[in-house]
Amino acid sequence: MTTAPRKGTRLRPAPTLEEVAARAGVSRATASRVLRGDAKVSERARDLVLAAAREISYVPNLAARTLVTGRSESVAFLVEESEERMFADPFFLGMLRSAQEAVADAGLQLVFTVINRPEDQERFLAYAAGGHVDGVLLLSLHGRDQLPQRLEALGVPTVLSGRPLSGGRRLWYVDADNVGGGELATTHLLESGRTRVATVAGPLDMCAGQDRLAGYRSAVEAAGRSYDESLVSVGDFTPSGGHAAALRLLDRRPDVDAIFAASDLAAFGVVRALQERGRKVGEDVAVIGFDDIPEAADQHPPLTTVKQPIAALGSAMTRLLLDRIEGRRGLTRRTVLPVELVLRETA
Amino acid sequence: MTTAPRKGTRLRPAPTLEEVAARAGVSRATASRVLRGDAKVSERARDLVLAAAREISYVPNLAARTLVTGRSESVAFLVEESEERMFADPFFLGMLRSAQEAVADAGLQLVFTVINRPEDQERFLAYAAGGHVDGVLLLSLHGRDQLPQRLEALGVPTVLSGRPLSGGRRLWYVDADNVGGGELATTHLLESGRTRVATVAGPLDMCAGQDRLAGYRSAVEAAGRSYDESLVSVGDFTPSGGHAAALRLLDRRPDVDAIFAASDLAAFGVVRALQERGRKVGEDVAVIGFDDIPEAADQHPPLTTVKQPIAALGSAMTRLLLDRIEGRRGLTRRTVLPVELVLRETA
DNA sequence: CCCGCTCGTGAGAGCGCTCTCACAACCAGG
DNA sequence: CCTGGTTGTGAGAGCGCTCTCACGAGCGGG
Repeated sequence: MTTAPRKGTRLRPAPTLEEVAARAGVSRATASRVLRGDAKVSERARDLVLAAAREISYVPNLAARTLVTGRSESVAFLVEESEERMFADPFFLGMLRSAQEAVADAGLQLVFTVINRPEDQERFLAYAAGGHVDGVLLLSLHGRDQLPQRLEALGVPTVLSGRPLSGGRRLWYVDADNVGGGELATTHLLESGRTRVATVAGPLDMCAGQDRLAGYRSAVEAAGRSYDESLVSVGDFTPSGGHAAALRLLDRRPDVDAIFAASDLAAFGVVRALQERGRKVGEDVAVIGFDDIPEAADQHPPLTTVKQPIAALGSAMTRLLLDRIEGRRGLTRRTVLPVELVLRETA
Repeated sequence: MTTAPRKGTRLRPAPTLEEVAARAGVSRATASRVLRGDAKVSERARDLVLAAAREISYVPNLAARTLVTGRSESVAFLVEESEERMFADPFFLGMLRSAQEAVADAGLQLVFTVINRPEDQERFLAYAAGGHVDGVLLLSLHGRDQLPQRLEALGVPTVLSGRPLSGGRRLWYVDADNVGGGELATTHLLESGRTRVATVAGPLDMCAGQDRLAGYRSAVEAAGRSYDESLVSVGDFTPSGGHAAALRLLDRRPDVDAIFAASDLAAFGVVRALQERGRKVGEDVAVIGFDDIPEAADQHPPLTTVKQPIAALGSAMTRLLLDRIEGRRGLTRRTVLPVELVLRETA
């Protein structure tokens, strides 16, 4: 008869559209029309097909559908970071959450992937270009990584979180106003009377790191001061990176009275370093973070920070991607969402 | 000529195996053999096909492959909770993390889905049974939900996290030793001289809630005492649920000197309630949680808790699922992993 | 009464791959 | 020289669906 079942523990092969059609006494085409909700079918045919499908627990084979329509009804959420970072940083989790919600609302599925090693990247490329997803949401692009370009070249629509460092002309992205946020924080520190305002910058192979530093510089210069490199300590977005960078800064410039940290997580490290060195945070030294992750409000003292609209970023990226997949016209390649200063007790 | 391209912004239709074969001067079958890594091919054919594939940036169409092999090379990670809970509870995040790692190690992809509403469940069922995933990892099953049974009936191998309340005979699951953990915690409280040991139980529509309570009861009775319902306050696994349950308990039994909370998150709420009522946690009232999420160690005072092997649970479920998908024989339906007591300062 | 509609339907041609099967080419053993 | 086994290859039949196209039925207008 037929070959042995290969799928799971299923005893009989899955019912097909053919069987539904036969049982309903109509053609495969009509059965397909009913099941897809196509308009042109008679009441009678509809009822017959629906009843037949129910009786034999028919579920359409998605691979067959995908093969002919070219659509898989799912998108990938890809993070180019270590698992450690992905799950330790509330920013990524917030993005994952809002993307998952937006994708589910659109009736699609989310394929969640974390990429560390280069070979993972090749595998993902084959997977995405192979048509198992209709598009990709890409987070945390580093340096001049060409992944988005390669995806687009293979026909896979891709939307980035954060402005890419290279290839920016052709790529699509959604970003927060990182430069504006850096200015906001730095200006606030300057205007509240701080005179030796330093920054613990983020990684400079990422756009968010560069832009927040650019915002700092721009605010310093707008205040009529000169940009002083001894007040800039490059760290990353993690607590330990912020801690180490703050320590180096303190060694070099023990006179700092304010620090703008490029992320909240880094700010936590900065605060710890300050406390270890016996400085009163918010008094001796003001601190401002970036992101406004939930934990920021729970710190002692509560952290003043630049609020990024994380949920809005995630849903904006997702909507943009879905619109591209639908082939909608007149979309803008770049979306930049505003940020705002949230005053708490550290500045 | 051909129909308009529908996939993304791709200009020409994606290259097919046919084209690779033509370019290499071999048949489709041989090209397929090479690309799949099949043994029986000559060195020469291999080189020709590989070169041809590279030249035209060929990527196999996964839908076509899935259609014939019946395998999609991806599994679903399904959580039946609100997005809020999913992302607020480190237990779920830990499971997601370890599942994602284990799935990636096996060269597969993870489809991440959160289900709230009943209609989502139907949609997911159609998706999974439609063959877009080869199996399902299901977390947080409530009450007598028949989803796993329905998935299995449709031929989709499913592995649960936590023993199901019903249908246990036929379902596959991986669980922590919840009863043993409840006993461990309660016995420790009893043996350290506490005499009015209460519990803030988890939701009783979930097995973990029931089992941890059963462990509490068993330890109480093993100590020669009678199970006193006034010392049992049913909450849930969240801080607010634990807080409310603790408050009710304190109103009813102001004399309690120890509380076993069914989760760390609940324990955080219990500790807060205790502090609000002016009790010294760890002295007036001992508290033990369950899970050992990373935050437990950072509390003031650090929380004594029953450690669940979260990473091991996630990878064990994934391995079990993959083994089932492979059709491996002699697998055990139930795996129960041991827990251990982590002593800190609250008990 | 016939023409041109719309409307519902079925036949049939793919989508791009895998896999079975048959077969040619080659080798060694009798 | 023939047999019996490899070994590599190609032809061709699907996998289960969607979609185009043609066609018959029904209907109102000229």
